Amino acid sequence: MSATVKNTEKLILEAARKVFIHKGCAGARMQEIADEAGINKALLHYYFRGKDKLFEAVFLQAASTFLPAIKDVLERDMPFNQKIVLFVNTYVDVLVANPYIPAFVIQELNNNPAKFVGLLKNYGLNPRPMLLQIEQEIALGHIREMKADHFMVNLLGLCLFPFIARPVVKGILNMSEEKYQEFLIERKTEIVQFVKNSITVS
Amino acid sequence: MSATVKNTEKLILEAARKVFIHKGCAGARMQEIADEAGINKALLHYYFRGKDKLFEAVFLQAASTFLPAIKDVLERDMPFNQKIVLFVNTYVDVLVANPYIPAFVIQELNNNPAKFVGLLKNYGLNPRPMLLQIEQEIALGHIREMKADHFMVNLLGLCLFPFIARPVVKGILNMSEEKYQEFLIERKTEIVQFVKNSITVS
DNA sequence: AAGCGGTTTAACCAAGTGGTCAAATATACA
DNA sequence: TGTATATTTGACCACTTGGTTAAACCGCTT
Repeated sequence: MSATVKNTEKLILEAARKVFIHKGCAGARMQEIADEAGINKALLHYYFRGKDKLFEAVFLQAASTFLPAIKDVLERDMPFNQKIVLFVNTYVDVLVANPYIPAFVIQELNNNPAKFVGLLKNYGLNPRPMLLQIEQEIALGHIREMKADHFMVNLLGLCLFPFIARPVVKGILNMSEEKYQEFLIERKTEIVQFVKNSITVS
Repeated sequence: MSATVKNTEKLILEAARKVFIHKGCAGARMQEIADEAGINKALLHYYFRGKDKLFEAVFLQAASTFLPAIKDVLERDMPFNQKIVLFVNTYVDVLVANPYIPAFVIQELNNNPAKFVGLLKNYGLNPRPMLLQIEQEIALGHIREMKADHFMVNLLGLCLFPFIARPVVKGILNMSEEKYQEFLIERKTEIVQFVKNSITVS
């Protein structure tokens, strides 16, 4: 209200995101989204054509906030050591800044696996360059012998898991929200260390 | 029908599980569950009191198939090297045998974080013993210096991630269902190798 | 065959759902 | 100012939802 010009469309997207995240698409109610945005329900249909379209809009907006950074990292040509650092830092930073994304994606993934994978491929996201680089490094003897695809999945799992399973990990380790935030930041160096130790040839 | 005595209750649970898994609790329809089980909708209310209760029954049944094994591993007193192997093998084996669990848990996690964490703690699942063991091993100089909780999360992430994000990983790596199954089995040795390399003191 | 408990069914219901629409209001422009 | 255009609203609707209920069905004992 105050300083920001009231942009109804963005208002709706934000409200919809909030509701969709912890209710899911099926669990969310158009009325609840409208209430959250402080507007009339019919406006949702005025700006977006309906629930499905609104969900898709929210989802695409979410995707567009993290895909570019991810794509960039996967394709960037740089020394492997530095690339790992960049990879880890990018993933963790993006997710710390947008903590709602993982739950959102995983949710969509259950209901519509093919769609999301299609989106990724369609966007041009492709792990080939990095997989090749890993194999090269192995061939050159720079890093330990290992299967490239497993290494890739390891890296992803180390970065993403604490975000996906945030509530469990936080709960099990008995951490406050602030503590967990710190923990996630810490992980950047911790993961890099862990991975580097693991791949260094002895 | 044929050999098995028709046990309606189990029939319902199985049908409900199928539907709940890829529709979520909110997205699932009682009618669809009834159809899937080949029975009348009212029977669902006869055996279970309603949708919520039915979902809870399915969820608890799922939990009871993996919690015992996990709890056992966390508490088992054995040499650290062997424990890592057991840890990884247990998690991966349980999930290969029950591939529907991760999606189910993650789904429930979004809608009701506190409940699941409560269930875990209430069940007596507690990472303390293993965390302590890790710290001891470090103190004894058996493994590299590192933060125990990060190590724990690393281990979990390496094991669980490819199951949670199954469709993405499978899609991105362009694997068939059978190939991915093999990939998951492979991971048992791959993860153990990865972790051991990482923690071994140089 | 009659009676009885547990099981299964079809028909039904109230509440809530996404979606529509004409009217009201704000906004820009002449 | 007046008027056309875009935005916003309340009231409404057709339909689906989870849930209920009375009656039918089954397998049993007497």
